[in-house]
Amino acid sequence: MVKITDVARHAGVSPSTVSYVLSGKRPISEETRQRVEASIRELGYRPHAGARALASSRSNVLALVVPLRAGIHVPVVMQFAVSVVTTARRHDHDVLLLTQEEGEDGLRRVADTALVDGFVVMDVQLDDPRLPLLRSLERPSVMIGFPADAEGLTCIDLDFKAAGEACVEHLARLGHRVIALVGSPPEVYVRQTAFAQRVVQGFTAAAARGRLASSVHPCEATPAAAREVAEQLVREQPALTGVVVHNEAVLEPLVDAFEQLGLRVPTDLSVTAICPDELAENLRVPLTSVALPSAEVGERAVELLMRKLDAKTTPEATLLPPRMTERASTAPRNTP
Amino acid sequence: MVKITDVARHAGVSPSTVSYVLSGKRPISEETRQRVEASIRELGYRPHAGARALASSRSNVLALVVPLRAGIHVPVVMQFAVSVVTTARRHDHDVLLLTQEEGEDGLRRVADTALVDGFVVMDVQLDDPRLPLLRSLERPSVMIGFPADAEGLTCIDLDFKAAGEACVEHLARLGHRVIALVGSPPEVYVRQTAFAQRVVQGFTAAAARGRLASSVHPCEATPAAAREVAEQLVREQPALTGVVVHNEAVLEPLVDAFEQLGLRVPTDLSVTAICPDELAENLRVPLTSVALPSAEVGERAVELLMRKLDAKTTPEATLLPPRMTERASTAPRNTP
DNA sequence: TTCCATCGTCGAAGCGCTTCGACATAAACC
DNA sequence: GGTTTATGTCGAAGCGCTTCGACGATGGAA
Repeated sequence: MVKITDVARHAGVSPSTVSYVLSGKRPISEETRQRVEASIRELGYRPHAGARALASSRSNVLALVVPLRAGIHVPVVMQFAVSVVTTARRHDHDVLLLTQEEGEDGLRRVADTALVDGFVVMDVQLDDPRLPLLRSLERPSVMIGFPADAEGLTCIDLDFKAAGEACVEHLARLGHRVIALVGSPPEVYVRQTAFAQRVVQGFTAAAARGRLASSVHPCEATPAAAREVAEQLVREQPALTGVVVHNEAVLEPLVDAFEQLGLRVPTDLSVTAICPDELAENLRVPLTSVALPSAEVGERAVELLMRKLDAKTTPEATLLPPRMTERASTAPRNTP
Repeated sequence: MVKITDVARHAGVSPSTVSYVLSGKRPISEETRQRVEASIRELGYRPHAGARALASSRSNVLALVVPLRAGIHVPVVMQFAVSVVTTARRHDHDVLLLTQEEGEDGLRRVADTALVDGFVVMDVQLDDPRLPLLRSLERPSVMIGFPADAEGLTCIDLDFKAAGEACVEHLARLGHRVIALVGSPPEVYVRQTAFAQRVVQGFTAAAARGRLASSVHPCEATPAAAREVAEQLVREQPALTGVVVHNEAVLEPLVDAFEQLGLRVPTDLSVTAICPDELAENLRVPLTSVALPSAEVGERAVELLMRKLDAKTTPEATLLPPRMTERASTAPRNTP
């Protein structure tokens, strides 16, 4: 293993000079820098992560806490994780993977052992049990999602309320007067995850403002459940012409069910979704949708964390504005 | 921060004694151990990961390299990752997440900086460019999947060939004489991923042995492609009564397409799949399938890696035997 | 009883890096 | 021209832990 003293000797400088070349924390003459950098390349030197962490009390590793519960759309988690890793690398950090399962002990452990410098926590619940711990930890963290009390925490997420509103407003603009929201599985609401409720809030508020008739229907993540909801809607709300779907797993089966029940999309029924663009694009009927920007959220989350690590000022709350893309699933209300 | 000297003072012993209590590398009297452990608990001591890594040249972190390409079923990757993390924790290790994107440089970096002790590499290709590097690295690694030349590497995977055979044999046993394999997207074959080809090999070999008429059909991971394949099969192979599907994304659409084309499953057509149990169970028609045991593979992979880290002997190749579960999608051939 | 092995503990030497203060030297000021 | 100030580099002191050799105490073998 080649170490800093080897580089120093090879370049004819002291180890501290090599260190300063690497960190840029003190001015180094152009000439010396060149020489040191050449030696580093030539010897293939890589600073020992442990030694660096010990001396600098910075590990350059951050923890990503991923959820692993039912009712969470896995590809979104994965996309998110990838974007966190990619962004972290741009900032010269690596990512340690923690599962929800490890819980608070896991967080405390990696914090106390100085294994990580900070946390990115996904799937934060309204009343998340980890919040007091995260507040008390000496290491910074960024949450994806908003708990009930975000005081003193840095949170970021899509503005789900605005997303719900955007969908309703889009439908209203097209002339639809009776609309429904097909939501996430009931357990998502029970578990007090904020984002699902925010969509409902936005949906309901915008419908009220626009004087639209509206109803909300949680839906299990199975084709059968989708079919059932579709049947119920057709049966109970014959005047329905607009639907907002906030449930990745049932997009396709729901549209299929409606069509099999005689409602053509978008001729008879306009459908908008809140889901990853990738999903909306690749359905049989490409859906008009508000994007779930997992990659962007991941990137921004890491950047917020980096700011905190650099002791720069950081906004406590970041709500990403919804971005809606019109596709083939919405059309003006068909008034025969 | 409480350190080992604090614990030592508190317990009235030397730091080295505390260290030996923690590591068990030297005998310590029961009495002393008790006292030290009490002090550790009382002070809430946690050894500093960096210091430990520096002194012991073991970071107790292993790297998990995940794929992020098209044609890979994301939930499987995720399940796998979770099982790797969980198993690693049981062995007192943490997991660093690397993406394929970082490539060989990433591997070399975390190895050279001593950030990780070893690697678990997913999605190994037949002629994977990372193999020479992994062979030359001083840190052990375990691959998920089998490259063309596995000499000197530790590999583990489901025995896909046997899985293909098992599906064919199951269909043959039920009296089916004309069968087809609906495979992974073409890019999976082009990219020389071994597992997809192994399924084809097993399928073809077993069909030949059993004197079944058989054909193979790669299929894109979209409902439209599934429908196309179904139509083609119905058109070109009217005698077809058995299908093996090795493509998670098209299971449901494929079965739907067959039924819409007038083939009832399992009455007219028996379908078996190679996919995660969870998927097979939750379809409209639960599928008879060979399980893709991601959790088990992950667990075994980590355990292999741990053995290598402990310099214990390790098998080079581990092929998990296929496990088939009969569900509602297969039945004896209907001979009118 | 003597000798040797084992047990249990300690002290000290590092592991490879960062960082602080010190010290030249060169540039800038009145 | 002398005093500051900035620039560029060095040496040494740790960061918190593990590990090695040493050493007294104990116990069994001879």
